[in-house]
This record gives sequence, structure tokens and C-alpha cells, in this order.
Amino acid sequence: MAIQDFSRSLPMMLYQALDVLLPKFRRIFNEHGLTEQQWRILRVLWEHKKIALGKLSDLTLIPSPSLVGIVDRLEFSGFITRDRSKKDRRVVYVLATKKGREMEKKVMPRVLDTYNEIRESFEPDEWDQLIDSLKKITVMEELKR
Amino acid sequence: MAIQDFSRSLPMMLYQALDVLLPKFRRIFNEHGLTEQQWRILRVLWEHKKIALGKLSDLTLIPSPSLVGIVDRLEFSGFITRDRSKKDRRVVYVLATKKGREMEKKVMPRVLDTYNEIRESFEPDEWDQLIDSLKKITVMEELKR
DNA sequence: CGTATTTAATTAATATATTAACTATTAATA
DNA sequence: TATTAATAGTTAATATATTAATTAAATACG
Repeated sequence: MAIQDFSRSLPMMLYQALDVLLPKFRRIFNEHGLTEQQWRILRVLWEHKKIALGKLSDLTLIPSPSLVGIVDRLEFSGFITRDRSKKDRRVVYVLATKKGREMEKKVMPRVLDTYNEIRESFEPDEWDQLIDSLKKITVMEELKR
Repeated sequence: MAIQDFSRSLPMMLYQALDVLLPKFRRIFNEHGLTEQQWRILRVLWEHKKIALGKLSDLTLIPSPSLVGIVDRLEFSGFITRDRSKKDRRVVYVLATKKGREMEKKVMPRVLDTYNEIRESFEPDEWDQLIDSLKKITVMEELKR
């Protein structure tokens, strides 16, 4: 074990945590014919009715160039539609179709069950501290320079 | 804000933390002609001289099918070599070349500087607690079922 | 008004992730 | 020993990430 242990570095620990948490969720998504990224988009649309691609990219953490293709496939599958803004012709809004909205009832319960299962394995205090520490990282604007 | 706020869910917070932390590191890697994944592999090889692909996949968190191509490119660029085991012809070892080993002196100092800059923005206690909580997630074997 | 600058979305090129299937080899075992 | 099962690496097909460049439209501004 070197002075600086790579496997215990913060970035690798974050990656590893995701590697442990996500497979169970992905299994749920896949059973409904959704990829993880498609899920994230629908998840946001269930709260937003109508949202511009840029904002959708921010909320889903999906980079714009990836978002284009993912939205293409969701549109092709009939889960969403695109709607170009009249006021600003550069802006493209995305909306869930009926089929897209109905997916919520099917997927959310199982996702929430799994999520609560994870949260319950922590003490409430430890959970809050974890979320707080992560939030602290996300506002480290000085790092982006 | 819904009952269950998607953007503050644990997986999204983990993704977001990585989104904030990694760009600065990637800039360093790219200045030396390395991708993040290539860096991870060299980082491990600097501590291991000789390591089987399976073990390398575990330590770098790079899935096997991806690892094949990444190792191909590192080999093509002259940073590493492959060496098939004599004892077990299924096993392939990976070793850093001189060029690969020399990369350590060039990249590590700047990476450690950036890493320490991040760590210093936390109180030591909070840092330890964060790492501990993440470690706790990584041993939740029951989740993988 | 016309030109330069910015912005939102997209395209392009390459690298990596995901999932399933496949090959070669080794280990297990009847 | 012959057959079966397990293992390590690889290939294949598709989806997504990364980075840079491009297009169309809006804004700033002399």
C-alpha cells in the first residue's frame, strides 16, 4: 500500500459506490425496456411537463451531445416528443407522451423500494452527513478552473 | 420539489460529485496524451509491475470488455506490454514499459497537488467520515442480488 | 442597419460502457 | 480417462461519454 492508496482515493471510492448501487436499479429499468439514461430523462419529465434540452442536460447530468441520441431513441420508442419553441427557435422542448407518463406508475414503486432499502442501511445521521458532504463537493466551483 | 427529490438522490449526488472532481484531473491527463482510463491502468501498474487482466479490471473498475481495447491502445502507444502466463495459458499479464514507468514522474506530482487541494477543503474528520460512508456502500454485497 | 458575438442544439470522431455470446484453457468429477 | 463445468480473456452489437467543430438563431453594439 503506497503513501497515496489509489483504490481509496475519493474519485475511485465514488466510482465504486456507483458500481455497487446501480446494477440493482438497472435491472429494474431493463425489465421495462429502459436504459439508465432513458430512465433519468423520464424521471425528470414526470416533474416538468415541458423542459428545454439544455435544462434537461443539467438535471440528468447527461452531456448535450449524448442527450441528442438518447432523446432520439426515446422519441422513436414513443415515450417523448420534441417541440421547438416559437419564441426562440434555437430552443427545443421535450415532453413525455401518454406512454411516457404511464411508465411512472410501473417503475417508480420498485425503484423507491430499492432506494429505501439502501437508505435504511444507514443511520439517519450518517445518511444526512453523506449527502451533505457530497453536496459540498458539488459546489466547489473553484475546482472547475 | 417532489417527495423524493431526484437531484438529491444518492446516485445523482455521486454522479455530480464526479462531474465536479474529474475535469481538472482529466485536463492533466490529456496534457500528457492520456485518457482517464489509460491513467488508471498506468496508476495501478506503477504499484504492481505485473498484473493479470482480471485483477487489473477489479482495481481500475474498468469492465473487462472495455479493458481489452484500452490495453490495446496503451500497448500500441508503447506504454505497456502483454505477457501470457506460462502456467495458465488463459491468463494475460500486463506490464508497464520504460516509457510507461517514466510517465509517473511527469503526471503524479500535479495529480497529487490537485488531490490535496480537494482534501484540504474538508475538515479531516469530515473527510474521513465521507470515505468511511463510501466504503460502507462498497461492501453492501446484499445489493448485488 | 449591419456586423460581431453569444447561445442552443446538433454533428463528427473517437473512446468507453453495457450486455450477451464465444473461445481457449483449466479444473472437477463420474 | 472422458466428459462436464468453471474460468480468463475476447468479440460483437448497441448505447453513451468526451472533445471539438458546426449550424441556426438570437443578442449586443458600433
